[in-house]
Amino acid sequence: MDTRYDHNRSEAEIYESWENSGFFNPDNLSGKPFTIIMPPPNANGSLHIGHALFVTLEDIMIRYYRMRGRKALWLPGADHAGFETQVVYNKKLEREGRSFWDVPKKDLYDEIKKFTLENKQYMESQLRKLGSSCDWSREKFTLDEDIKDIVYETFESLYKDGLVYRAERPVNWCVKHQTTLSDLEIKHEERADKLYYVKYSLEDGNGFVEIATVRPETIPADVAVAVHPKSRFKEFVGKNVLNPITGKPIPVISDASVDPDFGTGALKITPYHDSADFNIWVAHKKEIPDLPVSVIDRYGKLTDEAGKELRDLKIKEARDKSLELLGNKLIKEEEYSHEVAVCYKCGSVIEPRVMMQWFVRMTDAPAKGKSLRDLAVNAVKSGKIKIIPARFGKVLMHWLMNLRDWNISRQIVWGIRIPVWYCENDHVIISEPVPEKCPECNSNNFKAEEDVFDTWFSSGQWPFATLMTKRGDFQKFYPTDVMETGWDILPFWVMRMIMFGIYRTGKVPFKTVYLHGLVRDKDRQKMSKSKGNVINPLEVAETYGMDALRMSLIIGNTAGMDPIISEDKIRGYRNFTTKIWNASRFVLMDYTEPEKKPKLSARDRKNIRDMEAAKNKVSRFIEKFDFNHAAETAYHYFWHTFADVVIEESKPRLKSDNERDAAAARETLVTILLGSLKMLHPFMPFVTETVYQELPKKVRREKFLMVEHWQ
RNA sequence: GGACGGUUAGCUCAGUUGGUAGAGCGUCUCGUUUACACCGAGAAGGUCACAGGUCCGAGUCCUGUACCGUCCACCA
Repeated sequence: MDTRYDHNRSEAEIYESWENSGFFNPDNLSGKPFTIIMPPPNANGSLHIGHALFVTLEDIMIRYYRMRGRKALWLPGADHAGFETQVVYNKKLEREGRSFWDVPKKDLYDEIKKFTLENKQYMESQLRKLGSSCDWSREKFTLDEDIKDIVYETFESLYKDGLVYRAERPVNWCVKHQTTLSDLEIKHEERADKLYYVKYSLEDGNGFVEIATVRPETIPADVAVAVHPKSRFKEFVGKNVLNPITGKPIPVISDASVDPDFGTGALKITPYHDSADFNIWVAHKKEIPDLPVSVIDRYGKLTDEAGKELRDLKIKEARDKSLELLGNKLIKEEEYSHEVAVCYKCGSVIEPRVMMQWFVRMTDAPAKGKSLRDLAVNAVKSGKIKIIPARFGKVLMHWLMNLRDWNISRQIVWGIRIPVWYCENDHVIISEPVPEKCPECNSNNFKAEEDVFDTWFSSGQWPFATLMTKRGDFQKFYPTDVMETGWDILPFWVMRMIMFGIYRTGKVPFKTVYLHGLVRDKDRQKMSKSKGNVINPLEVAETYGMDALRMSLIIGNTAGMDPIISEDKIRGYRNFTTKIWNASRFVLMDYTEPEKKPKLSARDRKNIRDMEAAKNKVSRFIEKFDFNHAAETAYHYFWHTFADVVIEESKPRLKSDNERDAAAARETLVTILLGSLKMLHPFMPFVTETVYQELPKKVRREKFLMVEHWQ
């Protein structure tokens, strides 16, 4: 054995031999299946420390259960990550001095595809470096044709069941990215604005209603004024007031959702630029003669409907101009701090717009069966899905109870096109590619739906979609055992996988959800490129070894907690790697295979039992998803029992003239070493496998430690 | 405005049915022996945020308070 362990050389070699062995593929294993579907990383950049964390957690489980004699499947994948990737690519073009909007759509798609596939390949090489013992032969990409076909089927089935519908409704529009976003993709930020108090005079000249607004530029789109039934303006209900900018009469209506204590207790109703207003408008359509109009276009500019004074102005300019137009109808303005919806990516203010979009119905089931929400609620409540840590079960419930219908249409190029065609008579045909003729009117003149799916609509189907693409896999591996992912995507992904999984297959997609946290630096800061505190997992692994990095991500971390990681910590586990190497080297230094099995002393037998006890403890911890204590137990046993005590005590015996006793000592050491390597292998696969390959053939039962039997 | 989490040794964190406080790193002292100084032996260091309560007994359960953090939210 070399005096020093060269992790850089060893890791690459070992991984290659594992991969070539075929044991990553469960078809070459026997036993009861154990399945994890890997959360497919976004193929739009390189892997960060968070990926290293999830890979380590999942690899620990897979390696452990593989050694326990299970048919272990870890199915890897990559996500095209529609909007996310488009944003990344947009920035890349900006850096290159090109404009995203000048590239023709078709070319853009091809460019992003090329970019994504390159990244995907790079990412796969990084996953290998991390030690992922996943089955590459089953790797899936979210844009694979067979995956897309399953996504289309789900969409069609949802449509037939009335769980997907198309409607003109208020949606979140990002002016910068030129697309709608789901409610989950917007954040709320505190902004300092002004609250303007505006006088809406009664048509009959007898008084006025005072209204507070932050958006005077939308006044031309007002269709009514709403007051609380008990407000001081209640006597005006049924009368008309004059729009203070256009002069048009609009009715005063009464609605209980107006807060009598906020502002003036009266609200202007601008249905196309505020979703609350839209709901009030829907409820009071009969009392409101005017149809709503849009006065702000997709670029955030005022439209013709806003009148010639405001037309073509940007929102901010239009705001100033509208104040000018209000003249003495502007009573006062006050400083006002409030929460504004912004795009989670670029931070620009989300413009509520009313658009024709596709929605998934979440909370009721018009046709048959249970709502998507209820499917998920029942699975969680009944315990068919266990969530670790348990408190996230409550968080998930909270999400489920507050669901609204989900807008799945995106006006971006990078994604799976919604497989819908509209014939000239406006019939909807779900098909891909284009149908021959409309089944309802036989027309063969179609207009394609141009929007693509929200990425989460397709990735929400990942567990069953991936397994349905290979014959026999679904029956064998579904439901999967564990879904291991970050708590930050609980509502985006986990919740939807549960709903779609049960909807499509009648079974939960996974039995346990294990949620990890966000990796932070030693000052508890989120890692980001702009803060310069990013730890590149591949770089630190080159310095300290992947085993050290893996240990530092696991130890001192519990489910759902944000792990803290620093270079000091990684260095500490590098020292442990060295310790494993040197202790092993010592044990194997003078090891000679005994001609007959030496008789072990009572003390020897006890030492071996202690090792077995530690190994059993590791098993129990892993099975309880307590990886922290599992790793700590193995670490502590190896260093402070095996190395510090057992090896030290053996030294005089090894030196002594009593050859029988020396042989017993050697035998004990090598037995304990093998057991120790096993219990450390899930956590530190590289160094343990490297040492295993140095063990004498008679001691080894298998070609690889990876497939040694745990016991 | 709601919800959730945290507060334990200088630092980062464990503490699984309530039973006299644990680990790693750091600090200090000593030590070079058949692996390893990326080492060994040993030591110091905590009124478990605060205030009540339940209990024979509370870091652990209950109530409240403070501070820190996170998430959600159509009060214009």
